[in-house]
Amino acid sequence: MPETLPTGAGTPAMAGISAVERDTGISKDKLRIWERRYGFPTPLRDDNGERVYPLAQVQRLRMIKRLMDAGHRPGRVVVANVQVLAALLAAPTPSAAAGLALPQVDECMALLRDHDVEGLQRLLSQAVLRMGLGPCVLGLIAPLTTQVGEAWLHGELAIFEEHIFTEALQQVLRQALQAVPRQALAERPKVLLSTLPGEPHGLGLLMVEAMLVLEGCQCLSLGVQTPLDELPRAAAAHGADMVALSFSGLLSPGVVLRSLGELRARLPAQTEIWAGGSSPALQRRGGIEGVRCIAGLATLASEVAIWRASQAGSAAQSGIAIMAK
Amino acid sequence: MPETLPTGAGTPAMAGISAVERDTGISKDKLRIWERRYGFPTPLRDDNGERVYPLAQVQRLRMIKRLMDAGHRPGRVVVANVQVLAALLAAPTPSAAAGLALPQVDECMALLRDHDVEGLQRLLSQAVLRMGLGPCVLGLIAPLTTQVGEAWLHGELAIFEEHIFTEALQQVLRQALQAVPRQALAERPKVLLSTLPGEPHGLGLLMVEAMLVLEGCQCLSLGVQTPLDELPRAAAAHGADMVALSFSGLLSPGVVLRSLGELRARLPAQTEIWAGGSSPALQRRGGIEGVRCIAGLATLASEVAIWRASQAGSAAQSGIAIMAK
DNA sequence: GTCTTATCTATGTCTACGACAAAAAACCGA
DNA sequence: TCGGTTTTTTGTCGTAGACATAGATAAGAC
Repeated sequence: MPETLPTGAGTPAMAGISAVERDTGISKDKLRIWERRYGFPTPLRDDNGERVYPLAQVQRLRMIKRLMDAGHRPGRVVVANVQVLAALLAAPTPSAAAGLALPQVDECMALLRDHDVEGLQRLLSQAVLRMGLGPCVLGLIAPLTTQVGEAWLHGELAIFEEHIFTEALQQVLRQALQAVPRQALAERPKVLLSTLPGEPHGLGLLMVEAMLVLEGCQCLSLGVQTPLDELPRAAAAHGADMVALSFSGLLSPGVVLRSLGELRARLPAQTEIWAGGSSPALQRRGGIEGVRCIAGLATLASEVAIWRASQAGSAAQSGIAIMAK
Repeated sequence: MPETLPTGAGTPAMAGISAVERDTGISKDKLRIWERRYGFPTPLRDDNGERVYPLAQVQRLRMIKRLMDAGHRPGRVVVANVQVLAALLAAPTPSAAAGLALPQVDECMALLRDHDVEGLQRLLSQAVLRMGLGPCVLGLIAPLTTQVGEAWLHGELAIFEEHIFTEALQQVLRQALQAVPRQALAERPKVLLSTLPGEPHGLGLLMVEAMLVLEGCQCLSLGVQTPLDELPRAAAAHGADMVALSFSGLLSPGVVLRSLGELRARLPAQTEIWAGGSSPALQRRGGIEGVRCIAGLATLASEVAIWRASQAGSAAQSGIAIMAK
């Protein structure tokens, strides 16, 4: 089971199915079934009869993966040749047209492309200080993150450049977050933040944390990919009023809905579930039973206000005296 | 293909094979082959003939996974019953005996167990300031991280508690890192930091970064799980002198060796590869061809010195005049 | 006694393809 | 234009055998 076959000198020209799965994010099952159904990929075979993928096919698979993440269907893109794929990737993203971005967004993109990490961090830090954390997250950081994601989708940005961006932004956000004065220690709601297993994207979490902390919420982030059955235990241990989850669209909608349903079943009824992010699963009409889908970062403040109002009401009902005004 | 079957009220009592894979980290293939070879697990079947695992078996599988991560072999632990597994898990870890830990380590563990996140962060921050970053990493943070890992192994710490620890420590380390004055901007070596795909543990990376920055190195962290073929590109783009990788033992030794070999083949010869961490793959006698295995955080300083000395030599050879003394 | 090498068993991954359920698209009547 | 039904698409799960590699044991050399 040779992962890759070094061709004597330089870089390996072929890759085994495991390596392809690792590099493209397409499961072995899918690679095999596409081969059977669509006639692509067409790997060679090594001495053991195992699949060996030429590098060109791996690159084509990577393009296919990107297009599928962007919403294209396998039947169309798997059979398409490289020219068609390139054309599709170059096509503008609908959301890219929307919104006249701040000039700083483009400035950050330029710095990122030039590999000027220090400059990028400095610019972001300055923006936080100048605009204030909330407006900066809403007006600069969130659009910038979206644009980075799209640039990656179009192949304009390498994965490592996206990683560098993530690191830089994380550094800036964490620093800003720490600088926010925590006024009342006991202020509600207490929010548990995380993502579900399979969702490695943590920037959304930090942005949400920033917005919530600005509203005076107590936040506790579990980081990324907390197992489903740990969330109820964590919520109980810390007396959380809600569990906030971020979804990037990497998880398939089916998994998202199932997981949220399962979590809802395991969590006590008075603990709310807030779900946000770009996953199409959240935009389902009618919403999701027992889950509050947050439309965007900007709506977080009002959602918190709504929650507080409802708590004041139910607390009064349950006999606890609270001066609502 | 129902992931889990809610039993009307409360928590689901059964889980599908996908959910078990997600919750235990044991691949579907392994679950099936263990069933055939060892007679465990023994899932029921739903209407479609698909495996449905009782919760008790999932818990037992989790114990098995922990023991296997600790080095036990499947043939022994898969057939063992719950009592035996519990006894094995309770058994002391060899490395736990070694070393008289600082009292602060136990103090931190106590805070973590009490869910006092703020206290933990405060204690860690104070330790950094009092001891200095380097000694604090070597004397407190690294041992503490090890101990947290062991406590998790023994089931004394829930996963979410480990996540909270990771977040808290990350916050402290990043803050400390930012506070280190960067003297000479152009000081060599320039180090690219990351982990390989499948290695989600990023704390080691931060500790390494701390030690290297203290030595005056330029560090650029790509975060966790950078695809293999991105590293050469990133190294070229940033003119890195070395790529430093951290391994936690989660990746199987075979994968580690293969990946390092592949990376070595793709990277120019003058770019060094430094590998560190607790993975057994790195302790192989004879070392790994073209990879420098770092024995521990404490040795990083001298390794950097060695590199600088060698560079001074080779630079002199290549005609660049450098005053070595 | 310790180190190295060979053999053997234990273990995981690969192969193939059929079956079927869930999701998405297409269609259709209101 | 909407909601519901049908059809197509697509992914996952099932089976079981083959085989390569890792780790353990045994045999040999120093």
